[in-house]
Amino acid sequence: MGEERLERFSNISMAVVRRLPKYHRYLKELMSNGVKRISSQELSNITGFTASQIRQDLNCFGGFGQQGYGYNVTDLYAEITRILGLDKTYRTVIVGAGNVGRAIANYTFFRDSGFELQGIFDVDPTVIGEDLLGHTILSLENIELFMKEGQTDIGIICTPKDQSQLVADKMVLCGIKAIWNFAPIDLRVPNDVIVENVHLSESLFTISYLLKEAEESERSR
Amino acid sequence: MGEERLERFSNISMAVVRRLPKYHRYLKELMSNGVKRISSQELSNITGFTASQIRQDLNCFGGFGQQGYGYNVTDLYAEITRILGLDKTYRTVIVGAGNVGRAIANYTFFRDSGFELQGIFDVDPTVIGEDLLGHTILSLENIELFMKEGQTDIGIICTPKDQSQLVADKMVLCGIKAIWNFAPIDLRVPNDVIVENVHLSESLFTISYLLKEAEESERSR
DNA sequence: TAGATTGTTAATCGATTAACAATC
DNA sequence: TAGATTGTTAATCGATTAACAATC
Repeated sequence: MGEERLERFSNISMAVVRRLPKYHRYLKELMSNGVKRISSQELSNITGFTASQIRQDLNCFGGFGQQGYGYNVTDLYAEITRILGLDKTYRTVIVGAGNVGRAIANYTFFRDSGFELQGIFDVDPTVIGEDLLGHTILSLENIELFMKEGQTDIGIICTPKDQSQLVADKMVLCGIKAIWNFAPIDLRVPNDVIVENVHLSESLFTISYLLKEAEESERSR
Repeated sequence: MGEERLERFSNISMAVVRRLPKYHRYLKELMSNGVKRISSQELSNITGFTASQIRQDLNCFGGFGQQGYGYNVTDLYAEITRILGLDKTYRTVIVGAGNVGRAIANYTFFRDSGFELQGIFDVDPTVIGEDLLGHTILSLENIELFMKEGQTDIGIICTPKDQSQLVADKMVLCGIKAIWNFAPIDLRVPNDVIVENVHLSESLFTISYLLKEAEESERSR
């Protein structure tokens, strides 16, 4: 998913970056369970990553632990929150007010993690004007005007495949910095625009492959 | 996401498997554009994978090409369809009739790719009994009875986080073969049950990280 | 046949794991 | 201090890329 391009900003590999949200999630859980300290070995038992890998990963960003003690859960959680940029607020727009768009707008992690929804757009006259979480669903025709005003960070594309590139182009013209793409297509955007894909069909087809494999190995036993 | 465990059935690495749906998608597009043959180099230009990698990937499953010619688009598409198991029908149930569950049920790739929806379940009395795509949304209490009859292949979990493990346990008891999990949690299931996660928060947090990185590198220039 | 392009082996690169000295 | 555990370097493993002989 264009990962190579995304590494341009630092020397941290995407393999490491994609583990950070998992650390964040497990540390949050530990914190809410009242756990004060944790060793890389204990964290390994929980996450399934090796203790060695966990120490390597964390040391990409700094020495957050203490020899003989381990890691302070609260402090480490705060560090990873900061590393992930979750102490900042990002402004977002959603294009496509179907089930996917509505699901994102309603997701608690989305609303609780500092992502501000500025507006929701669609092309369907029957949903334009409808209220969604205090936002009136707007016509896609108005998006340029809206975004020029709004200084949007993240554009979330929840449209059908055939409209997604057009929407991405509009967003790019309005100076979008990142696109979260749910359409089953690889968008063409300038190099400095971050694209993160959620390709559900690829995920489902992977299950299909593994099921077929499982069946075949079952049969050959 | 438990990838290591999933490789047990063959010697094909998950890195290769996760590229197969992309080949499938691009070949389908080429076919609908009337393209008859394609070389690994041309496919490289389209997909962004190297020609060498494409040849390596395809040769994991057989020699589908012809020296001096390249690959026949229609034949290669058929092969990858078969390798992905998309020539089979898989029976599915969805638990959680919120926006995510409805989005999956409505997705064209889901309905058009041989995934048969057997039933949709929820716990909310206000949606139980409602019709969705010809299915009456059923109470979660009935799932054991339903699935014992139904021989379900894939369980799709679209519930909130705190109910997802319970639902997974029920599915496992009913002999589910694979779980497509949209809840932000790592499910505990027996080794022979395939779990494919769609962790939207992790995807979004990755964007957050990359945006923060971009900002910092901007500032230091 | 000559040219093109695969299939496949070997080389390289990067990520993970192991080991252990540093140090709390 | 002694024991525990990190931070970090070195070794291993696996995936990607390069090269080229085979062959259509």
